[in-house]
Amino acid sequence: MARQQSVQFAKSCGDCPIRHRAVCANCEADELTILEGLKSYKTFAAGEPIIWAGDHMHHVASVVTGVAAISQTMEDGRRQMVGLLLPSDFMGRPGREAAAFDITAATEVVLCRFERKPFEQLLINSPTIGHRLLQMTLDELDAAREWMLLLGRKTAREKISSLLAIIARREAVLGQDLTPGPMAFDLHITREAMADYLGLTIETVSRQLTALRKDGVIGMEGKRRILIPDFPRLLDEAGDDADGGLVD
Amino acid sequence: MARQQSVQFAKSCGDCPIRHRAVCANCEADELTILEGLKSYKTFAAGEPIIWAGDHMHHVASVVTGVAAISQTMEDGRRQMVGLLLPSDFMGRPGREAAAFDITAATEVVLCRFERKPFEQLLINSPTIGHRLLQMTLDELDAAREWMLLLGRKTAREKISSLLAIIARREAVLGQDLTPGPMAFDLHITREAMADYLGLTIETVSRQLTALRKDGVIGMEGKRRILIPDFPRLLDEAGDDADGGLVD
DNA sequence: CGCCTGATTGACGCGGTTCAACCTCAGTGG
DNA sequence: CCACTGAGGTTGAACCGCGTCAATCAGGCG
Repeated sequence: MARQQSVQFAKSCGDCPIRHRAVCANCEADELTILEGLKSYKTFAAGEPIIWAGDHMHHVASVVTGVAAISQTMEDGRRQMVGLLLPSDFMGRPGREAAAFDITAATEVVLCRFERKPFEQLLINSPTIGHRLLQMTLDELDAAREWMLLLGRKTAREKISSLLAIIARREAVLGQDLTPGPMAFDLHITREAMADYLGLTIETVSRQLTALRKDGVIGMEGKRRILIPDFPRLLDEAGDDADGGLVD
Repeated sequence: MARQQSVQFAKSCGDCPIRHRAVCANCEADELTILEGLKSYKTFAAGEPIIWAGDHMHHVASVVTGVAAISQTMEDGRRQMVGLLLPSDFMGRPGREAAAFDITAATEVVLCRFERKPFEQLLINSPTIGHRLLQMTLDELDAAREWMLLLGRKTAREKISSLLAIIARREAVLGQDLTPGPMAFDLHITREAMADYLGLTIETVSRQLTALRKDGVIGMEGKRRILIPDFPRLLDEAGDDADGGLVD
């Protein structure tokens, strides 16, 4: 099984799979050398907590592989996922001691970590990294605001459709060869994670999935594999402007 | 009417009311001089659109006085506010041509605008501004994520309480002298704006406000002025951890 | 005065939560 | 080999919070 791969990454930044998209993307050789000295890799198993809200943060990090979930929990247990960290995404906040949110590994996750203090110093001295981090943060802010529309105004059916559309689009972009038939992908997250993400209960998620299946919007093979015979139809169900964005 | 006040601000940055909190907060005299040359003030009337999603952005800007709302609208008219811009908040996105969201003046708004291109250049040359902007963007991202919990998981009553708590805290910090009696402030936004912000209808906003009033959580003078006799009580109603955050 | 916009209040219905039973399937151990 | 177990998922029934529709009110303005 594809396990001990984490050690594979403990090499030079030049070989790094997220080299051109992470916070270090625009760094020159000299800056890269400094980062190289600061970094250390760490692997988390699926389901393992990476940090809790309020914890002291010794590191900031980039996600190298895997998916991590940022979430918040209320005292009575209500939980809301507020962000998804994919490979190349940055985790942690320069200038802040304590973590603001919980972060959990959704799949196995490999992090490229930097000690926070030296990294902050680097941020002051080297505008390259700061500039890249600003761009990434602005992108995340836009994504968060898109999600606010979904949480505040969309119906359960639209929420599910939106999520499926987003995943489908991402999978399609993610270097899959274009299968000639209908789009298809595996949901690698549980119903519970979907519910936490969408601000719904697992029962509603389940019901809406079967409803979409009965209406022919999606197909399902087993409980995890989703088929999408008509992507524009799905976008329509999601309540988004049918701009597509996949092909043009 | 209190119109032509905008000219009042066309002075040196040293006198600016948001001098120490805006994007220019940490600037030295030399940088300030450059900004001084780039800036121009513009006033928008309450209700007036500042920019539409998709519009070309010629400027970035700081809010000097007033409140502006960032929002998104679906085809069928459902609307969700995704951000509130108060004095000192920054508007616009360096490195992007088109606006991603609608921005509307909720009250009369005075902007301190900078042409985008020169500002971007300044951002590259002067790390001070970039660093400050990164801090502010990270703050906004945190706020957006807090808001996602509200939109996805909180009840109508909790939503209203949360909004009132946030406004109260913000007003209290905003240089008001600490009135000895109960906290009090004016809601400078309409019920509709509150509803758009909270993902509710105006009817529900209205009902929950009267409910909170009848339960003694808040007091009201007229339709706009809110009294808060017991702030921790309000925080409790908001479902937040009662950490306060106002005083320490 | 009439008109209009913003706000309040009531009656009603629906969508999504809650509570609960049941199903499916992979592990595990006898 | 099969019974047992527990986690993830589906389905049903009842409830209720909030949206919808509609009537009414308050205040500002021509």
